[in-house]
Amino acid sequence: MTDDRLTARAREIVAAARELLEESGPADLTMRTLADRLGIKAPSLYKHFPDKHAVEVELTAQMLEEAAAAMEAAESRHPGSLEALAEAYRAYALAHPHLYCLATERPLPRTRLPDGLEARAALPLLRACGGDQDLARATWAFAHGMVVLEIHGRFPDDADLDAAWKRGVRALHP
Amino acid sequence: MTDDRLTARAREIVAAARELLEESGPADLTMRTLADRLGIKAPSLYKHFPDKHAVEVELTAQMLEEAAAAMEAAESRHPGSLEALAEAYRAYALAHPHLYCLATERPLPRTRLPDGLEARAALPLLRACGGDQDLARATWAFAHGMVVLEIHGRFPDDADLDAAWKRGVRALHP
DNA sequence: CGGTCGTGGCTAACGGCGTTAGCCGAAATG
DNA sequence: CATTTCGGCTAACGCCGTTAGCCACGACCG
Repeated sequence: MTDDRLTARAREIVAAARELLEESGPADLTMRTLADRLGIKAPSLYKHFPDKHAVEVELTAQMLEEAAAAMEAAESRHPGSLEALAEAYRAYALAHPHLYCLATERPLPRTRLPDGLEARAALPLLRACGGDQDLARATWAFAHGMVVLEIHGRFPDDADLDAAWKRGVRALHP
Repeated sequence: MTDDRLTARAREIVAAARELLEESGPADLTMRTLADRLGIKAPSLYKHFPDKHAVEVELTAQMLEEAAAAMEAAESRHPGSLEALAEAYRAYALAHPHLYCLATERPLPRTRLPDGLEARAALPLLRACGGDQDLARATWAFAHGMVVLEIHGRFPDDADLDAAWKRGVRALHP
């Protein structure tokens, strides 16, 4: 069951888009460079996607799905450990910084995402917070903030981010 | 002393850019619309700034300066209160969402910012954290995460964000 | 077996973007 | 009065996303 929401060709296009994004960043993900990588011309892409944004939505869905899987894996290795979840979240985001930002720095295209994906991604953290939604949201905000501030070079160069992560996790989950 | 880093005309341009950004968002902040608003043609802007990014850097500096002022005001009204700082941070960011994102969602152009501005913006929070840098950074990440997730509509529509803020502040500053 | 039609390429082109080159009038400066 | 500097201008370049319209091929049906 290989994502029947998309044709095989559409999946190839998304895969190429992802390579381009992760290798070279969002500025180099253009319809022309994407087509080049596939050996076709830019207008042909519109036979498979209505516009560029639709391709980005698929990348967003991939990121959400993989992040959810990473969190679930961390949870099953260390049940109930918020520290393990935080580590997994940080590791995934920093391993795919461009993808993480693309998926994160714009409104969530909820109606175009697979059903239940958003909820699935949020579940492990909610469980680790004992069902406390407010705490889960605060913790998510902390983790997201740490990741994007780090990706964008917002912390001082000599900042000890491991220590800040530990301090935040400790405060949020005593 | 009205910012001698810029000529009077350059300041007018930045002011127009800010209006445009706050009214219509980043997509409508183009060199052509900016020139239009000033009654000139786009190429004339390059007599005052080397490129568009330089204008954005000035907007970033404005945002940093105003956010620092807002935090300092909150601190002087409620010395030592992390809750008051958090409230001020949130209120400022949500009052200027486009400006906040523009200034925040890219690397900090440190060398082109006024000396000491970055440190000044960080100081009130650091003081409220009793000098604990790790806690201050974790708290900043929490606040930034809450703000950008809210701006980008990432939380469920029915999420109680006031409660999540309170819960986070309480956990980080018991 | 032959016609029809959908699929997935193509070229040409449009309008908008940031930006550059080069011109020019007016104001300030010697 | 001469000269330089300042701040406008037009024209144009090479990108961008996107559209229109054409065509080759393979599948499918009578």
